Amino acid sequence: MHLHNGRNGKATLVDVAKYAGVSLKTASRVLNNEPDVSDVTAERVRAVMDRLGYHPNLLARGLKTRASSIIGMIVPDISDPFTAAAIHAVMQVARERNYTVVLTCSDGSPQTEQAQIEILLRRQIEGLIVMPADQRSAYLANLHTHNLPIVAFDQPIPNKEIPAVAVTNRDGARLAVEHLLGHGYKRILAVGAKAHLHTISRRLLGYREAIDHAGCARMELIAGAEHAIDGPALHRFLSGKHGAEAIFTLNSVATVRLLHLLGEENLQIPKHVALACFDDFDLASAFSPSLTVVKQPVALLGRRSAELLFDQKENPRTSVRIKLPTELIIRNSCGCGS
Amino acid sequence: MHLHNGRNGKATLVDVAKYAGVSLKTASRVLNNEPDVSDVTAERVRAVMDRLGYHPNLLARGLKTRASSIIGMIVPDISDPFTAAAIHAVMQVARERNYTVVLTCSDGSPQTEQAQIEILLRRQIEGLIVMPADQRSAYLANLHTHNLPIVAFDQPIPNKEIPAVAVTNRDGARLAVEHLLGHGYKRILAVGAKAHLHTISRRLLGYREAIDHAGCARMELIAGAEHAIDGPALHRFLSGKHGAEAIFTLNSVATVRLLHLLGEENLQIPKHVALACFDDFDLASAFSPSLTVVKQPVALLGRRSAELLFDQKENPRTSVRIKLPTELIIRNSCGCGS
DNA sequence: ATGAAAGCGCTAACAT
DNA sequence: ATGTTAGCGCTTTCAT
Repeated sequence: MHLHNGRNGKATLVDVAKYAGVSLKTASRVLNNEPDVSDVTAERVRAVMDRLGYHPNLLARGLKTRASSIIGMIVPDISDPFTAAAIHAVMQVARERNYTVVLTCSDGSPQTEQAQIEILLRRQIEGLIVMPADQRSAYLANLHTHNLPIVAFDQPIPNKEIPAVAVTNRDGARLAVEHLLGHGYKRILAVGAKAHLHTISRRLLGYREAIDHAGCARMELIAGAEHAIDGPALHRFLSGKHGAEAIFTLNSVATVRLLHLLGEENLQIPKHVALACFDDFDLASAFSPSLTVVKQPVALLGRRSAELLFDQKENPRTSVRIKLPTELIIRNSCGCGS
Repeated sequence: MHLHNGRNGKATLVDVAKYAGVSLKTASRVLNNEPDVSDVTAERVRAVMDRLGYHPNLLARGLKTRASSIIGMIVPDISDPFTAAAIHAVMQVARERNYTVVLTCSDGSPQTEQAQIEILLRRQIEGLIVMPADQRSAYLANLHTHNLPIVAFDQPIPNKEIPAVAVTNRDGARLAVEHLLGHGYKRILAVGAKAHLHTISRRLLGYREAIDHAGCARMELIAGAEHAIDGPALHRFLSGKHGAEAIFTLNSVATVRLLHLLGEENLQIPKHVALACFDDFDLASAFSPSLTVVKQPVALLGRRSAELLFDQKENPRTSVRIKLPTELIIRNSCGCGS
């Protein structure tokens, strides 16, 4: 087998045409399922393709058609379960449309983000879904001038022309904190990191609205990064007779970090301190006690952003902002059911 | 700005050459930092590139050089923390070498796996890292005939010619079970899924060796998929005076599933039943009690597989099998320290 | 140190 | 229903 051109062991469409005794164009027609090819010819060509183990070269096709059938996606952290689930949803939509997604990672750094996007641009991506490392990035705000469909995921870019898909961060947070207030807790501590992120600041806003409205005092422990949320600081917020009675964490990474610290302090939930968290995750319901969380419709969020991106391509300058609702899932860590 | 060819708003190297008043080849030399270009000329060309917002078209370069500078990676489940960490490591190595990784997902289906790999092949990937959906796949076993460097990640492909990177599954499992035996537990239940996977079967083997050697009875609850590990079956294994005293889970997905079920049964760890798990994860140490686990060197595993892939390219037919050691991390769920 | 011309593998006009 | 020709944007001989 593999008796084709011999130059480098890979059959091309020219080889296929030659062996099938047809012209290049006819072979191309068969490859692309175009009409105006007789069934006999088509069958013969397909047989040759099989025999030669022919794989169409998408680089060549892309060069010719100026359409790579690739979309780019850049996220700060693939390992975050929320992000991973979103990626999966985006890939599903892309697959349905015969697109490939090239995923890359900014590690939370706007510089890396920019460098990686430049590479995606070189790869001729037809669209970009970006989960911004920092929505203040001027680079991101000007990216749409490249005539590239772009969708901001989870966190909008402060350029009103760029479509965005996000959740009701503020409402979700407010509801969760109001639920804690409903339990009678007066001293509720917000714990999180990266307040420059739009999502975090909106959640913090929701927290403050609920706290202020109840006439309670704000208690906030916000670090530069989740892993930098430090034990001693937390200890100070929790100890003494004016210590926090409940905690609201601003994302799942902060939740995990907090659970670590609480474990080290030997504090029990909700006995010593109650807990509600923004963002659901697998173990949240298996944890003891099970965690009360604000759940985000992550798969839908991913689907929608991909769909919005493809809409952009067909119908440019459709500046939409989609906002999906969160849901408060009441389990036991808030004090319910125990 | 952007006063270039006008055909479709994207500057090409021809445009750059024209505006800089040099030949196409000279512009190409500058682009690729080749020698034999005067500093003055190079600077002038670079200035034009900047002014035009030139982005080299990697599709065209790849077509000409027959080198896409893309490697493919296919995994069953991006959301699995172990997998996500491995992907991240692979991307790091690729980035260092100016390669892009195109990641795709088999969802655990060999059919999807095959279809996705075909697409990667069309994209002219220069190498493939595959975390097999099912290592019995004949398709995978024959893939190396395409003259494509390939590395099996985590789970070897039963074709001795295909390099693989994996961990000491059997030893890790045996050590963990021996540790449980050391606590005096006689009735130890293994819980997991997908026994057709090499990793799982090796871990099960390690479990059996330890159990048999101690003269205890094997107790195994193995499902088709982790989510199918069912409560009633588990209940039967745990109840009665011959119920299991300890559990060993075969991967982290099974661990999470088990913790759910144990929670529903209101069983406490390690009081009612002790636990050791294969695979570490973020929350394992924050869980109460903290979980005793067999930890895999996941970042190193990812790095090594990527490095092995690049080695292949330079030095074909280097059939290596790398095996990295696991580590038993003793925390509290096994009964230690409580 | 610089340039002219050919061609990677495919699709798109335009025949026939 | 099928074929011919040109060209996508780049790199690569081979000249000069």
